[in-house]
This record gives sequence, C-alpha cells and structure tokens, in this order.
Amino acid sequence: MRVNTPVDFGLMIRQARRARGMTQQELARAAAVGRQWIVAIEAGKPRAELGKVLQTLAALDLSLSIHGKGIPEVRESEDLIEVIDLQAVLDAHRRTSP
Amino acid sequence: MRVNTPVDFGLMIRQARRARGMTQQELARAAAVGRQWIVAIEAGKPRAELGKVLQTLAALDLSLSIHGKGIPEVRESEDLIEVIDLQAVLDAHRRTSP
DNA sequence: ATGAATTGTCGCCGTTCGCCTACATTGTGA
DNA sequence: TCACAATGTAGGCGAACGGCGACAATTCAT
Repeated sequence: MRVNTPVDFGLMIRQARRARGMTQQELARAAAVGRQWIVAIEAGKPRAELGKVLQTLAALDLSLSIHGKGIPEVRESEDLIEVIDLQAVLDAHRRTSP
Repeated sequence: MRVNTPVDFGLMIRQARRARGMTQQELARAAAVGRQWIVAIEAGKPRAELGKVLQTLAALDLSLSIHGKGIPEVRESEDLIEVIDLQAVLDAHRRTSP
C-alpha cells in the first residue's frame, strides 16, 4: 500500500501491530523506542525521526519500497545470498591452524 | 527498490535528483527545506524528520509502498476521484445567490 | 459491574534538529 | 588554466525531540 504522509505511517504501523497481537509496550521494546514514541507515531507525528520509523517497520517485519523515474526496480545485490565454498574455507582453515 | 536504512533513502534521493538534473538548491526549494538538510539526508542522516523526507520524495515525484502481513495491497479509497454533480451544485448556487 | 490491562497525556530534562550565514572543497565548462 | 557553480562543513540560535515517571482515560474479560 502507498504511504504519502506521516498519518499513513501511523495507520499502517497500528494495523500491523494489531494484526500481530502486539501491545504498544511490546512493539516499543522490539523496536528499541519508548512506548510514548509508539503512541506518537501511530497518531501520525510528522517530525518523528526516520531511523526509529525504520526500526519500527523492521520490528513488525514490514518492508518499504520506493518507486519512480530514476529508481531501479531492484538493487543489484538485493535478495542475493552469498555463495560460499565451504570446502575451500575448511581447507584454508586447516592450512592456517592445523 | 527496497529501502531499509536512512542511507538507502539518501542514495535514492540523490539518484533521483540527479536523474532529474536538479541541484541540491533546487530540490531544497521544491521540497521546502534548507539546502544543508538535503546534504544531510543524502548522506543518510538517521534522525531526519519523517515529514520532510516525505515532502522531498513528493518533490521528486517518488512514491513509497509498504508491504507485509496485515497490510492490504491497496487502500480502499486509493486513487479514487470524487464524483461531483455540477448541475446540482449550480442549481443550489443559483437558489442561494441569484 | 469491576478490576486489570492497554492506551493516551503531562511535564521535566538533556540532546539534537534544521535554518541561517559564512567559508572550504570539489567539480565543470570555456 | 581559470573562473564559477555545486557541494560539503562549521558555529550559533531557537525549537522540538524522545525517554522517563506519574497519572487520566479507555478497553476488555470475567
């Protein structure tokens, strides 16, 4: 769903929190913010700091996407899982600390 | 593209601004913020205020979407245009101020 | 209806914001 | 190379932030 205003963020956060059966207190702990801050953001506080908003979305397992001219659909490295050659790593380890 | 951190916001804003051939000063004016604020947000300032971030995205014609359990794909009222009965409005106007 | 849990509000306090002016640095075109 | 625009940085200022504790108000189950 599109979010254009701080109020939208508040509505989405509250909705997701309730969908997970969480209390404001629990969400606050999970997001490492004060409980009153949750109250404020759910009410649509426009001057809330960006970092805490993102922490809160992460605590709710929500993800944000940005769209528009000049923005690629996916990041080059997005959702990529590093491939590790375990055998080589183990070999190297045995060589350096036998 | 997914945005998880303030740094991501900075990168996206800078990229979109350049794609539009705008200067920081121009973007600052369009978003109604100070030029140094643009410098800061493009550098990934984590405590930037949410409202100004959204203003800036709007000034760049960028849109944000939120996804996750408990969040509907689209808002019920999203992108709906109010239908107005012009004839009725004009009739009422003529009746009250002939 | 009543008691507990949840949510909302208030004030205090140290910290940080964002704007401004001015200056340093980097980049760009002639 | 040189001048000028664009970008980054520093300090000062008033204002707002966010955490905390304490207290209302509301919601909810029994």
